[in-house]
Amino acid sequence: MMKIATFNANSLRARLQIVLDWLAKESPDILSVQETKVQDKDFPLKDLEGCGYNIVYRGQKSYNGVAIFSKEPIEVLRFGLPGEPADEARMIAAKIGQITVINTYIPQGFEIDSEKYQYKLAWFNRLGEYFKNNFKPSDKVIWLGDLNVAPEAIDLHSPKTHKNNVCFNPELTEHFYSICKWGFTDLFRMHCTAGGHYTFWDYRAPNALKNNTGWRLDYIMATEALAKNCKACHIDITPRKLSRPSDHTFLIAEFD
DNA sequence: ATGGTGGCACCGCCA
Repeated sequence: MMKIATFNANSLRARLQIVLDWLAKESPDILSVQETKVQDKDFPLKDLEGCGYNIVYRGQKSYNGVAIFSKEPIEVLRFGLPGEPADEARMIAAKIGQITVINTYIPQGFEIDSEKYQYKLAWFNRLGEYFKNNFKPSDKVIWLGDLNVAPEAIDLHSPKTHKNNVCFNPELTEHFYSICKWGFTDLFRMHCTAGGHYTFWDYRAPNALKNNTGWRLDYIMATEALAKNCKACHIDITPRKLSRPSDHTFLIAEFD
């Protein structure tokens, strides 16, 4: 049994105890984290000593930042995407045992008519090229993280209100599916075809969790060699339920 | 309802 998880921390230092408690309770083999919001020199290594995990990370001041926790040793393949700008604090590619793990924090995009949204689309294209140029669909590859895309109407609470949103529109869905077509299966969707299951609720909206006005923006994607052995994939909302509205959810996939 | 809150670092930016 192998367990792989992903978590948008929205500041690792602010949510260190949540991560430590969750690791102790769930004991995943691998945890990928996004939005650590900490520079490498300030990464809370001291506080994570003794948690039983190898950790690799790449951050910047205030924004973005990614990390991978793993029980097995981690060999970093690269930080950031090929091309300019590398945007290093949004991606770690690593080899862990026989598995390649790509942790991404994909740009949110701000507004549909902004440069930032164009950058987001380009980011999907560059990521697709990276997969195509460096791996084969027959390899064991996991792509996971905050992908900032809700491809279908069932992936968000009110698709009519949010049509042409930077995380939900046909153009973006096409960019996402173009990468999926290369060889990735959405493990949560593989196990659950029903709507209403979300990984993010906007913490600016009051009662978002209570009203389930959420989005499915976090994913664990796997190539066939891994997807065929995935026995379960579920969302753990307990940290969000028990604590602050700005706490996110864990997404977990279990494999034979 | 076209805002809201929260995190970081600064006096605004990003989600």
